[in-house]
Amino acid sequence: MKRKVTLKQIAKELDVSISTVSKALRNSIEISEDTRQKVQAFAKLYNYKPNNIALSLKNKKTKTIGIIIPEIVHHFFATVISGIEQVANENGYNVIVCLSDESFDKEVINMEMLANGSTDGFIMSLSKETQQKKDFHHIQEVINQGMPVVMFDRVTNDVLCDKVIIDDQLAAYDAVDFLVRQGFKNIGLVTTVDYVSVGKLRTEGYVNALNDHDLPINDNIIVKIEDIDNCAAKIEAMLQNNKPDAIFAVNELFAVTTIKLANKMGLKVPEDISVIGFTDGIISQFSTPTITTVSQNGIKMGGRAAKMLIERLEMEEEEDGNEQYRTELIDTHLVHRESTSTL
Amino acid sequence: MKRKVTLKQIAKELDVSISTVSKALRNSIEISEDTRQKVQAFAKLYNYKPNNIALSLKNKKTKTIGIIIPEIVHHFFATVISGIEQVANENGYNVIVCLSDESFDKEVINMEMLANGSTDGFIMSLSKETQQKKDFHHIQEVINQGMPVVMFDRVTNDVLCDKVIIDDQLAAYDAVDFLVRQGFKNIGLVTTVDYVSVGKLRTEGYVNALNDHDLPINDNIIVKIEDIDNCAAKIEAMLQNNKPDAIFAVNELFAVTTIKLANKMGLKVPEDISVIGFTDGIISQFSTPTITTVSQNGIKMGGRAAKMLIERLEMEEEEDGNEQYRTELIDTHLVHRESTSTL
DNA sequence: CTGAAAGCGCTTACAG
DNA sequence: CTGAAAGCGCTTACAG
Repeated sequence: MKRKVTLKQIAKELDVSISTVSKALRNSIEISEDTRQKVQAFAKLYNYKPNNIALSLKNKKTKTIGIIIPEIVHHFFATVISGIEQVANENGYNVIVCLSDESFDKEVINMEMLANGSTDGFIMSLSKETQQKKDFHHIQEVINQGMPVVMFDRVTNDVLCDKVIIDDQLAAYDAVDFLVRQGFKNIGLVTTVDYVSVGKLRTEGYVNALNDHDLPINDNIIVKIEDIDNCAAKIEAMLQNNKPDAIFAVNELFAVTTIKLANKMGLKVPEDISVIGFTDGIISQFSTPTITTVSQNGIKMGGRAAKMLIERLEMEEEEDGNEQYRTELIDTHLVHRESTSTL
Repeated sequence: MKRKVTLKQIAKELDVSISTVSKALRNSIEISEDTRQKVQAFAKLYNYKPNNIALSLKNKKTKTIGIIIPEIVHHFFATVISGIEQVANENGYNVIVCLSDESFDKEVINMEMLANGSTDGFIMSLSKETQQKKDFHHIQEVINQGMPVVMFDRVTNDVLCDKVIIDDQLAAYDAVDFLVRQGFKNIGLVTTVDYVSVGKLRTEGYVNALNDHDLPINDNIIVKIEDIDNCAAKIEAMLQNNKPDAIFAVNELFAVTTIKLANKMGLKVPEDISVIGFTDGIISQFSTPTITTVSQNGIKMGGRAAKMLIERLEMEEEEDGNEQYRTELIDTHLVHRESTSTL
């Protein structure tokens, strides 16, 4: 077991000072060609690599990005991480991932943990509980300490920072508008409880679209789900009692569940009832029928978020206090598949 | 913007030495009750938190685990990360995630990057390319430097280290055995190319099961897929030309693709053809019909891998050189769903 | 051209 | 009970 070699050891071995070794390796012009070659050859031989931790301590930057998300077992979030990772790597950054499990406490703990020097900045999406409590002190604190934060998807107006989101309201509006134009008049909504920011916005888009087409808002065909694992009963009841001719669901799971329940009741999709989901993930692509959905490019969102964070990180060195926070919109579009008819 | 407070600042403010502050905060008995209280109160007021980087440098351990996997946009891997993260967190460790994108070079680069002090050890699953090249020098090197490595799922016998896997061969055997017992005689296989270790093992399980039942191995109904994104054509041809009565697929995607192609050809699943997949992910659960599959508990695998790594990490302190590497088997079982009949 | 010193933020053996 | 010193592994301004 040959432990990693350090500058100190090289210096000793070559009988020069540590500073000389350090400079030689960094190709400083202060050092004679001769010793430089000697040092570099030796370093190569022993496969010297500077210790990241020592560099971080010295430079006061870690070149790592902290990611805090509610869950990773969720295609959309995995996708975002993938996008972040790619851009981060291209720029010499690593990513350290923490999951809040939708818990406020875990979010706070993870954030504080990473804020103690482990990362240069954060990319995050709020946990459900955090959105419910509306307590963002941990985020504000991190920002106050000078660490940039970029929020994506589940964001809040209560914290000033860079954000990357989609226009949830507009995307939902367009989806519902599409259904209306196809002639449907009794369009149901399967959404989340209102404290989930994106759910609320998508609900608003649905309402606006119906309003603009002078269609009534019927609370009987609006289902607000609290617990995603037990959504079936409420959806089934709505389907059963109100016979909607189309459904807009604010995520993939609600969409596929709706389709399965409809099938169970003997309804065919899209012949008897059309369904549009949200987030173009694995489920939408592979379920039968494949699901028409609002695409939300996670790779792109992640990449953009990483870019914003890194830019701010590298900018900070020069001018400080340039507090022009930006909110970037990633565009979405309807992906037409089998769960709606083409007319 | 109030930057984070350090021991030095507290010392200055309170007019004591840095050592005294450090000891007071760590409740050293060397320190008088009086100053201890004073220091702790002050630290609390200014929300002092020790700098992780400094601690890492000092202690020569980072309390972070490096994870290197081929892809994250893959339910199984996301699941494993989730399992690792949970156990890691419980033990005060963070995880830093790097993706190899199935590329050997990226795997090497990431590994070297993290090995320079950023992590205490690794949990990894080999990239396809690495498995193909059979070049594991980067892993061996890390191990030689004294960093423990735990491999999971896609492992190799060429590296001695802890491993956590499932019995791919047995699991496949059981699945195929089940089909045979249901009376099928013309059972097709949709698998990967042989250099993917798990694919090869599952193929072997298939072959063994048929052999044990004295059924012939028919190469015409064995499809080996290289590129997962373009698997449809080959599967379709096999289905078309050989009319198998059942299919064993070595992953979810192959299974769902097979079902869709069968449907397209007018075959009903499971009435006309039964299908069993591998890995119990989102697709198996939500496709129509839902897919009978070999469950492979990623959360459990990840958790176990993290446990093994952490145990080795904490053990190292006492005795060194205890090179008793273990390979843990996570059990699997067949999850019966709609794509096979219950008889 | 080379090296001693200071410093990043911390801990701890040792002196007083 | 308190503090100066050394050290983790590195960099860089400064002296020689």
